[in-house]
Amino acid sequence: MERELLILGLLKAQSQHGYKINEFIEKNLGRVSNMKKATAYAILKRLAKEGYAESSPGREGNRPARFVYSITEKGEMRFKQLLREGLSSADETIPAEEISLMFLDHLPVRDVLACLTARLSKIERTLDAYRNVPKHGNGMGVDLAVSRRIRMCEANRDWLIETIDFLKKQAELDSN
Amino acid sequence: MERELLILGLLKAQSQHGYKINEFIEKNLGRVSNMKKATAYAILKRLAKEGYAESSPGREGNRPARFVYSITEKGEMRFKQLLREGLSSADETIPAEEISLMFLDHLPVRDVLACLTARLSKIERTLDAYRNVPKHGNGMGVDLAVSRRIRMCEANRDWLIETIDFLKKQAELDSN
DNA sequence: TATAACATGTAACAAGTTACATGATTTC
DNA sequence: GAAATCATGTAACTTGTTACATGTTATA
Repeated sequence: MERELLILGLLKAQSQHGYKINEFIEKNLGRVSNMKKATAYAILKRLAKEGYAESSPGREGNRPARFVYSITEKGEMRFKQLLREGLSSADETIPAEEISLMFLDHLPVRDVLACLTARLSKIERTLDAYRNVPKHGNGMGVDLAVSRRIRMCEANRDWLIETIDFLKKQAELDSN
Repeated sequence: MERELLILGLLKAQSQHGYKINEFIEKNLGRVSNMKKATAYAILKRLAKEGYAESSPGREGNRPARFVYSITEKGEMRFKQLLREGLSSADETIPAEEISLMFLDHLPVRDVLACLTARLSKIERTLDAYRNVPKHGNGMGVDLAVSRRIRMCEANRDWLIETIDFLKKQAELDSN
């Protein structure tokens, strides 16, 4: 449902057609959502069908222009409901990476260390990317979201560094 | 693919039939995987079809007993490959909760605080549950996974506490 | 003999992705 | 007039869930 929330939120800010929404997501929310174009179009259609949005064959400048969607009263309600649910929820699903951790004994320590080091550099890169996201300003929501993302990445990184260290020591002990 | 890794890992530890695997997941991995029974059966079948496991209509004690699956040579390879991939990967997908954060300006601060407080108590409960997971001992993999889970939960919680605080102060300023 | 536990599945659905189809308008 | 960009979709596929169907053996 978070894709629906995202699109409703974008419509709330401004009536738009699918292409613009996709463009915005791709250019500005690339690291927030990986929603695909076809998905956005499908959701817009569904929102219209369920009365959360209205589509009108509108005109935009002198471009061809197709279906411009606007959020409805009912859609605003839906938006707030989804928002409340999202803010209250604490995702309990375990990330895929954790499953592999459970089995790490089945690989030679040397290999494990190589893998985890690769993981570490990916995290550092991601972290850098988040740190370079410019302050958003208009409303603190986006900035808060980014600050959370950074915090989680840091925790991820710190744990990894400690674990790599631990495994290295373990390996040294084993070789004696 | 992490469900496949999980099942291969369980088969590697011991040849089993689907029911047992499902039982084990439900009883011991409830907070690690929410894989459903039908899914496990389907994956077992697929593993057999692709040569990663062999099924034999085996007997277990004096129970009816159906298809006992064993991991094959090829399956061991697959397992290690998936494991390496999993250990090297750093999941970049943004959790649903983050999306809602982006739009938090659209709700009265009072409501936001109520929602986030609800979220906080859910996290505290989850954290407690993880802390009460007994040390596993046999191989450090599981323990490491749990320690990571705890660390991530703590980061999540700490950020939330700070943010709730920040929003409260914000609300006070606004009301002056 | 009813019911709980054992054991395996199928059919329908849901959400999303991929790859492709289509066509109009700008711009070179 | 070719290519880039604007604009919207469809069809097939993937992964997983839900709800149901089926049958056996142990147990109360």
